[in-house]
Amino acid sequence: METQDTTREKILIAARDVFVERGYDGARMHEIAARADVNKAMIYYYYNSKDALFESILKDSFKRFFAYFLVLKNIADMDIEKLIAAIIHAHIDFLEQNPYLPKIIFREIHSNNPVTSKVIREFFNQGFGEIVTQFVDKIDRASGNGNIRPVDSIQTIWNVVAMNLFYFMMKPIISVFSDRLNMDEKELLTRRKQAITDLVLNGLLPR
Amino acid sequence: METQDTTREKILIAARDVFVERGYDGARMHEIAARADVNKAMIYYYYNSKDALFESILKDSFKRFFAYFLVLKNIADMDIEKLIAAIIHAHIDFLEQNPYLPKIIFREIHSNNPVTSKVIREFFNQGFGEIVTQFVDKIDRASGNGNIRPVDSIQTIWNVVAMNLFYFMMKPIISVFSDRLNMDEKELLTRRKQAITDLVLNGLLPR
DNA sequence: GTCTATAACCGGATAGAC
DNA sequence: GTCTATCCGGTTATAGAC
Repeated sequence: METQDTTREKILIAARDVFVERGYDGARMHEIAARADVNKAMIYYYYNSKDALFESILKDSFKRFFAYFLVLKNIADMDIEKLIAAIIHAHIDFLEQNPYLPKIIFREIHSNNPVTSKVIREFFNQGFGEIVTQFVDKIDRASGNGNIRPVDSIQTIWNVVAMNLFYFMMKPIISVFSDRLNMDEKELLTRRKQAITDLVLNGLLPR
Repeated sequence: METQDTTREKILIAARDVFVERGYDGARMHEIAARADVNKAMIYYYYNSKDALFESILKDSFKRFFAYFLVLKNIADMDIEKLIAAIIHAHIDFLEQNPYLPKIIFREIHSNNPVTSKVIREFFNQGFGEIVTQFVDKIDRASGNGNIRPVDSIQTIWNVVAMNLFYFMMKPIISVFSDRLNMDEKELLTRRKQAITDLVLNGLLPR
């Protein structure tokens, strides 16, 4: 459960926040303890080291991410147009509720941090690679049928994912100038979903 | 000059690499010294502190980035279709030659690192904000003319930037599975540019 | 399970010789 | 400009009382 008040859970949630804000190397164990409102030694009692704590968080995050993709799998027999719209909406909704996930991954991804590499590899091998393959096939078939224009399926998937992630990656920059946007996040994300869906569907459908 | 062999330059280039790989907090002054093949004390001789060194790198990077946008400014009286294609190609070419820039920024962007915030703010105030405004106007006018479909101009710009950046952000993940792509980076980026241009132009042009 | 005290180490920074 | 030696503060981690 997300909001269980056990010491163990409090540490995990606090640690996630601190790792997002400071990165692995910038995160301080005493700051995690302070935010979780527990004694610093308790972190070592439940998790053995900073490394092990970080790995727990990564695994937990990927588990949520995977769960989200399973939802999409169930609707994979929709027609391609509805499927793409559903993917965009589900992905952005997920990110709205789990904004820490892309942040924490992109912070560590360039490090060759062995823990990060390991967890990503496992994630791909334990089902995610399979799901991506299904999407690729789906696009290739629609492309072959003439339901959509002929496109490079992998590039297309990258494009959708890129646009979905963008706001969550850029948020710190965007919020500096958010006064110029004058709308709240909910409104902005609604527009975002609409703009992406609009571009992709119009870009893919035969002329 | 990029490849000048002065001690000062060697430090800057080595530091850039180390900051990309390890982030600000993970970067070690002795590692920078080792890679630059200079004595550690020399870093403090030329740059006064880790903080000042980092700021130099950020400023240098943004200067290059700004120079790139000035090139685009000169072609802003092209028709919208050609302009968008030019932006995508120029941006990706720039990123191919300066892949460290988005990495270093996205590593620190969630930190509220005061140096990063300051440099970004200056960058926007010293001309970049102006250029973005010009693009927004350009899209709004084309949209009004009926040259392109009615779209949200800011969302559209975000979409293009998102797709351009994607490969360079995801590279560490993509390279883990690059055997499945079986093509080299040059070929891949050519396809990437083509796929993005294709999607955006088909997505924007009136049906 | 919780807390205090402290060990053991490491990294940024500087002093000062050459 | 370059190098060696070293200081000082802070960080992970543990020992051990309760």
